[in-house]
Amino acid sequence: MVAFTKLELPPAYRAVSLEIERLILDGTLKPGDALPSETDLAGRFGVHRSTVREGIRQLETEGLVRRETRKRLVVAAPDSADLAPRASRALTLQQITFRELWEAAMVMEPLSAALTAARRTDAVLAELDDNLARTEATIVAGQSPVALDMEFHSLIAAGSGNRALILAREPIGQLLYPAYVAIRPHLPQSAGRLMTAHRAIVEAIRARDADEARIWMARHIEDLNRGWVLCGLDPDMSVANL
Amino acid sequence: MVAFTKLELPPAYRAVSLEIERLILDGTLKPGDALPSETDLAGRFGVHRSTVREGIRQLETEGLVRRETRKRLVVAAPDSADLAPRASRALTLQQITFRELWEAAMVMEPLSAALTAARRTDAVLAELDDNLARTEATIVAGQSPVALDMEFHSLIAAGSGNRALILAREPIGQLLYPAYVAIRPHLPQSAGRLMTAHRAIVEAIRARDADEARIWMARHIEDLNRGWVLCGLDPDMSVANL
DNA sequence: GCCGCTCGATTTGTCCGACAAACCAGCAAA
DNA sequence: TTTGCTGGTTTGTCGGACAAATCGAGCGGC
Repeated sequence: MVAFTKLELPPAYRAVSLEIERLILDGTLKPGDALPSETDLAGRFGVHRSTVREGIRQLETEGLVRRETRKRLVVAAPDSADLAPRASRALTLQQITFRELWEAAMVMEPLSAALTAARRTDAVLAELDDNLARTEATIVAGQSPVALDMEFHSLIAAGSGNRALILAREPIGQLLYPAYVAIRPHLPQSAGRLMTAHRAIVEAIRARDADEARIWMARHIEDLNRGWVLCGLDPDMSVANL
Repeated sequence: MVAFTKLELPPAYRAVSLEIERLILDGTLKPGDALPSETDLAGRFGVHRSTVREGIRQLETEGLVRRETRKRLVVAAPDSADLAPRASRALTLQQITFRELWEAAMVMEPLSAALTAARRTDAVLAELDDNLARTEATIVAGQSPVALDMEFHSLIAAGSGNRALILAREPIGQLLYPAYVAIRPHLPQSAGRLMTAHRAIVEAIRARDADEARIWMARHIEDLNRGWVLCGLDPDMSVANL
């Protein structure tokens, strides 16, 4: 009597989201296609509209379905803007430490910089120049450059054209660079060092010099660790409450 | 008249999920806590139960809430098992290429190996030895070692103790290693090379030799690229339909 | 006194139906 | 042709209902 174990059927709302997901994955529904109306779906699946709605809420959360207007839902391919915040939240809840983030950044950021240098377009370069100018203005005004620092690293990742890297790096950047707010007040010269590094990285990218870009980026990320330690902070401290 | 722009209020179900999410993020609800019943929540928020349910479906999808039994929902911290499949799906839908995955793996895997070698526990080592044995048996039996290869790399990532790295690497592994099925039939000797590399990596980890582990892992990942090219496959080909 | 069991209360999953507000398309008027 | 109105569609939300699963408490047996 071991053969017949209890069947584990998913709830109907889960079956709905799995089925629509399947249709998207196998290409029957393509990104950009409008989803049928809730009533229509309820009719086809033979379930009540509220059940369909629960399934749609799941797809919406997964980024497989996006709303164009307040009403119209269209199929979409989830991108890093959908996934990165969830990953950041997960790491925050797990009390991720500075060390973990830094170790990961220490390999991903130099790769980003090198790839971007090798493949850069003028558009990316223009965005980086613009970011440099705004960062400098912010520092001169005595304000925190954290948001612009995050943007700088995101721009470089985007420039790499490597979507796996973009996706993997984004949550780490979102959590690691805010750590700079803990450093800046104690190390006044750090803003200047940040600016120097950013400029050198952009110049290397402009010159399409991948090695130089990689080296400066590695130096820049190492500097973050040095600053952290110089401030007497513990690398194994969680960055959750910065 | 520029001051008064249209107010964008989220739908009630979104407000519910955002509010519960806030309570989790700020620590009012801690992982492990049971969620109040749907009726209870509906009463407190002043909305209908079906509205609460839509909000809960979103939290469930995000991994912030997990079901212990079929009924009881408890607060949870999302982990890589929640997020990695979504990331893989996103990359698949975006037609991620072999090259993108390989470039990212080329920096993450050697780091994983080095960290694991430096910090390994006997438990991790035992799991790796077990994986080696099963991989060898599978290869001898002429079967595909892809699942075990993926497990091998996941075990090493887990051994690093770096949760940022675990999270970032997992979706890449899930997509990259299945590419091996395209290589194996054309390169019969590849299974032996895989086995040799895995053994060397485990030996380096056993000896807590971080550099040796890093080097062998880098060689192993490079080998994957070599195999791909030797088979006449285009690095810029999507791995979506393997 | 402890264990296990039954029975009722609670909770989830699903359904039915309703209605207001937003949205869209088509038609009439300028 | 453009503008504006109108009616039908779709979403968001609500009220309520019920079966099945689960839980808890009290009760009886050992």
